[in-house]
Amino acid sequence: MPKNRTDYVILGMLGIGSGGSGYEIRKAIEETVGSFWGESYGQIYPSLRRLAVEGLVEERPPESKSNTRRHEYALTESGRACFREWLRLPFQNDPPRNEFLLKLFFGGEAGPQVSIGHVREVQRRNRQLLDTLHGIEAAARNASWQHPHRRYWMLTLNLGIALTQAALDWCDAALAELETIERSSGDHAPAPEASGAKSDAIETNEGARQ
Amino acid sequence: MPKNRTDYVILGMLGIGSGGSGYEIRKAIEETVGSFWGESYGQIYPSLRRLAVEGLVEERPPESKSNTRRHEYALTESGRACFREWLRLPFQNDPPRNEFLLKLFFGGEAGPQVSIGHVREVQRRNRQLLDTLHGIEAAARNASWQHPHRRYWMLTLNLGIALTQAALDWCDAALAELETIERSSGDHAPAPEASGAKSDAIETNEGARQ
DNA sequence: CGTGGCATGTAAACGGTTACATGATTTA
DNA sequence: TAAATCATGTAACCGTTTACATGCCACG
Repeated sequence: MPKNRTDYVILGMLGIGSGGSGYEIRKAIEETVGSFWGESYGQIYPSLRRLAVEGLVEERPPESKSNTRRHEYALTESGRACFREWLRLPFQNDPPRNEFLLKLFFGGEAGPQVSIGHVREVQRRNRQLLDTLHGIEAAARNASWQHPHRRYWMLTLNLGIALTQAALDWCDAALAELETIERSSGDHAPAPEASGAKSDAIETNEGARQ
Repeated sequence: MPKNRTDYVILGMLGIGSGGSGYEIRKAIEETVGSFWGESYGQIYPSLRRLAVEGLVEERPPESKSNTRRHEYALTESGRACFREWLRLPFQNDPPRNEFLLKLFFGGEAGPQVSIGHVREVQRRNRQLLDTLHGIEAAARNASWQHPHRRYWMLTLNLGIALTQAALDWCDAALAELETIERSSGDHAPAPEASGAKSDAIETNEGARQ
């Protein structure tokens, strides 16, 4: 009975017939639950090993004659039982961490332009996410998926769409408000940092996740 | 120039005139940005020390004659400059982790009752959160807050309200759908685990955060 | 045949929480 | 004065990411 959440995502993915190797499992996670759960190889590979030792998954090492190094894993019966048990347990609310909101909250310290830049970036990402989600939705309708869990998947998808849409609506209002602030507050915004601050636009957002 | 995000929340809180001690800062974080950012003492106290060493905050140790152990901190000018610089930097998208959605996604493995329990719990928490947020909103309207950053705070508040509301709407639809599944799929739900499974209701959610 | 991307893995570093420990202050 | 809670801190632990290392495979 692992307490590690990574273990359970892996069991779950194997349970719905996704991937047999660490690489495939990771890809499946990214493609299906990627917008609300992430895992890195550094977690997955050691996890698979542990699960195999505990007998929750069965490991099939690469066939000696084979040319690949690929390890395949499959869910065992006890693995499935263990996963079901976990599903029934109360879910844990992970500590919230939203740096965008944090920066917006303190935005008064930097002036409207800075926050406008951040909100635009959020808008951009949410639009992109919404596209992706709508794409999945369309694919789901077009026959394809006839998996027994389909209706549950649609539920998570619907929440994703609803939240993203709500965020986008908010972006419009927020931009309007920030522009009002900018016009009214005019130029006497809080001083930019030391030197070389030529009131240029905010840096483009690199290094972003999700 | 710290890279640690904790450092910046602290600088930010000191910047808007909140608390001077570690304890107060933590309380301020919880009360203002608690729904999207959290910090523990184990982070805050060491952070304050570091910031003092770097000269970003000024430390006033407890007056010798005083009866308290309380250390007070105040933002320095270089601290403020540093904070402003950070604000302009692109924000980081923290890795998504929503165990509720994860369990819902895999809910087909456990049958509708389990998911219904989880959704109800989410509903409960969101209702509570919405109450809190509305309370803050009302307090903000009633004169009180005349802080220069007020409009930025309202923006974050509005997003919180919008998202919570959207989640609540979704809960209703999700519960309806899950009950449909239950009725149609009837009793031949996936087998409950091993023994002692008396088809009793889901465990109440303890150990939950937020 | 070489280059780039696929696939697999490991070790170290880090951020963060938890659990613990303790003194001071209030309240019953 | 006993109990509760405020206030401060430390140390260990753990999950996670990052960076690195490596072999296989397809394609030009």
